[in-house]
Amino acid sequence: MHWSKLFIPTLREAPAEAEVVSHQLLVRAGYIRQLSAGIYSYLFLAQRSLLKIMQIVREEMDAIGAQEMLLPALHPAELWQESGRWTVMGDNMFRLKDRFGRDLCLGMTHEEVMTSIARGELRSYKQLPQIWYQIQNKFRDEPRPKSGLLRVRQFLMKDSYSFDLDAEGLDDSYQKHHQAYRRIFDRCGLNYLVVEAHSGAMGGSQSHEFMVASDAGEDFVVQCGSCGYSANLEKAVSQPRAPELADPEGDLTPEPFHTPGRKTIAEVAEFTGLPETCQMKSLVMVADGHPVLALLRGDHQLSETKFAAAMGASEIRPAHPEEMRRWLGADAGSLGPVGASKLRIIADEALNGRRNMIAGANRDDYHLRHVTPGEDFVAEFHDLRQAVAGDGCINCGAPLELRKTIEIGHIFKLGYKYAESMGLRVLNAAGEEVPVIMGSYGIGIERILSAAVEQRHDADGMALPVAIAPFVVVVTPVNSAEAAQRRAAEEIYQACRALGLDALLDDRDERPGVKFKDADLIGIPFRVTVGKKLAQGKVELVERHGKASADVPVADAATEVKKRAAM
RNA sequence: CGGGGCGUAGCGCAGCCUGGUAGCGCACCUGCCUUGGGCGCAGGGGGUCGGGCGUUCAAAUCGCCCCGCCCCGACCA
Repeated sequence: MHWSKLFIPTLREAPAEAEVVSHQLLVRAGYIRQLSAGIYSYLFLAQRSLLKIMQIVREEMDAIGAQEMLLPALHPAELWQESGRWTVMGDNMFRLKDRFGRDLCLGMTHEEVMTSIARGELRSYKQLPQIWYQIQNKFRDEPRPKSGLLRVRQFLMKDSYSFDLDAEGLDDSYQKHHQAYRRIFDRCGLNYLVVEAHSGAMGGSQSHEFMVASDAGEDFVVQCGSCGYSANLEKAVSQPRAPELADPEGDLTPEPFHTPGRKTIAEVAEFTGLPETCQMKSLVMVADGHPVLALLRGDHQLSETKFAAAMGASEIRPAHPEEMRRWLGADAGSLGPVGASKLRIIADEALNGRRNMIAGANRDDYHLRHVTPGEDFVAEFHDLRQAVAGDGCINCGAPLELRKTIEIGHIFKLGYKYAESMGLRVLNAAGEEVPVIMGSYGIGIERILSAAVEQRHDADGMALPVAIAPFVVVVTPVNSAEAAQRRAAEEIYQACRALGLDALLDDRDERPGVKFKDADLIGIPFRVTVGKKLAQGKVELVERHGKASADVPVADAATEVKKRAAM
C-alpha cells in the first residue's frame, strides 16, 4: 500500500494521560484512539495487527479441532440468573433494559450462552467431545480501566469451551488448549511463562495463566529459577524463611505485659526488642457473615484468596472496629487468639510447631508472651500467607523470585458447575443421564499486541515481531524528488508484494528524517532504504529490532526480506 | 467507592494567584527552499478556555454545583 494514501496519524508527543509505554506508543504511532475511559477505537494499523493475531489464534484453535462460532454480545438476564452469576458479577456487568423493561446484559464471558446451546442440542456421549470457540467483544465495567489497552471495558477475547464426558476427556481438552496456547504465543513472538492460577469467579479445579513479564502488568507471579515452579502470587505456595530467633523452650504459661500505645507488629517488635517473626499477627475477618480470627507470623501477609478458599467463602472482608471489640473485647493492635471463644480460629502453617510466641492479649495496650498454638488455643492450620520473594520453593527449596506480569491467556477446568446449574446432561454408554464436564479458555487479543509492544520497543518506538506487525516491510525512497529512487522503490515494493509480503511504500513527499522516524515509530520489522547507493545498484535493508543494516543489490532486496522475515 | 491530579486549537503546554483584546511549540494550509534521521524562510486557517449557575461594568481567571480523563487504593475474569 502507498503510505501517502493511508490514514496513519502519528504524533510527536504522547498524550499526557498515557503512562505505560504500550499506551503511549500505540497512540503516538496512530494505532488507537481513546473514545472514553477504557474504550478504544482501533485504527488502520491496530486493526491489521489484530487481524493477524486473530488469524494465528484461529489456525491454532482449528488445529486442535475447535470449531469457530459467533455468539451474541447481548444476553437475557434469565440465562445469568440460572447460573447464579447475575448477582455474582455485581457491578462488573453492564446491564440494560429493553423497551418492555426486560433485563439484559452485555456478555462478560460466554459460559452461560455456550452451555445453553449445548444443553439444547447435546444428547449423547457419542457427540462428545466438543470444543467450541469464538473471537468476540467482551464487556466488563471495570472499576478502574487503565494502562491503554491493558485494562479496558470492551475488548476482544478468544474464548473457547470444551464439553467432555468425563475428567479424563477434560484433561485431554485442557492439554490441547495448553499446547495450542503455547503455539499461539510462540508464533506471536512473545516471551511468556505459564503459571498455576486460582480459578476465581469462574469456579473449577485447575487453572493456568499465560503471562508476559512486564512492569506494566498488574499480576504478580512467583517463579523458581531452579526447578521452574511458577504460580500466580494469589495461589503460590512457598517455604517460609526460618524465624529470625529460636522460640523459648518449655511449657510456659501465657503472661500479659503492658505495651502502651504499641499497636503494629513493628511497634511491638521495637518495644520488646524481639524480631517480628516472634509475633502472631491476628486479623479479624468476616467470611460469608461468620467471624474468623486469622493468625499469621508477624512478618507475613494474609492472602485473601487463600483465606477465602480455606473458608470456602465467597465473600470475605475485614471486621469493623466495633465487631472486633464485641467479639474480642479490645481494639485492633491488641487482639490475639487466647480466650477468643466467639470466633473460629485458623492459623497459617508457618505457626504450626511454634512455641511461646507474642500475641495480643485482647485487652487494650496489653500483649501476651509465651503463647503456644495447640496448648493455649486451638486452631485449624491452613496455608494462608502470601509468598514473598526469597521464600523457598515448595518443590526444591531454591529462593523464589517475584515478577510483575501481564495476563494474556487463562485456561480453566470448570468441572460440572455450569452443567449442573444449567442442566446440561447426556446419556452415557450405559444409558444413564450424566452431566457434561466443561472447560473454558480465554485469550486477550489486544493484550497480545500491548504485551508485544511492552516487550519490544526502544526510544524510537515499537519493534513488533514479524508475525503481528501491520506490515512486514516498508520501502523508503530517501529523496522523493529523484525519479530513479522513486522508480526503484516502486519496483522493490512490487517485488515484495509478488513474494506475498505485506509491504508498504513510503511515497510521501517528506524529508527522509520524517519517514525514518515514522517507520521506526510504527514498528515495521524491515525497511528497505532506497538512497544514494542506488547509483551502485545497492539499497539498504534495515531490521527494526536491533537496527542492524546491510547493503543488498536492488534485485535481491525483496527475496532478502522474505528470507529474513521467515526466520 | 475513598485519596490525589488534570481539563485552554489535533498533540504538548503557558496564561488563572493579582478579573480587562486568548498565547507559545509541534501538527495543518499556501508559496519558496531543502532532501540520509521530525530542515529552513514567509504568509495563513483553526478556540462553546469541559458544562451550568452565580458574583462583577467586565470571568479562561473569583465562588458554588455538575461532567469527563488520569494516577494511587479498594475491587477484579
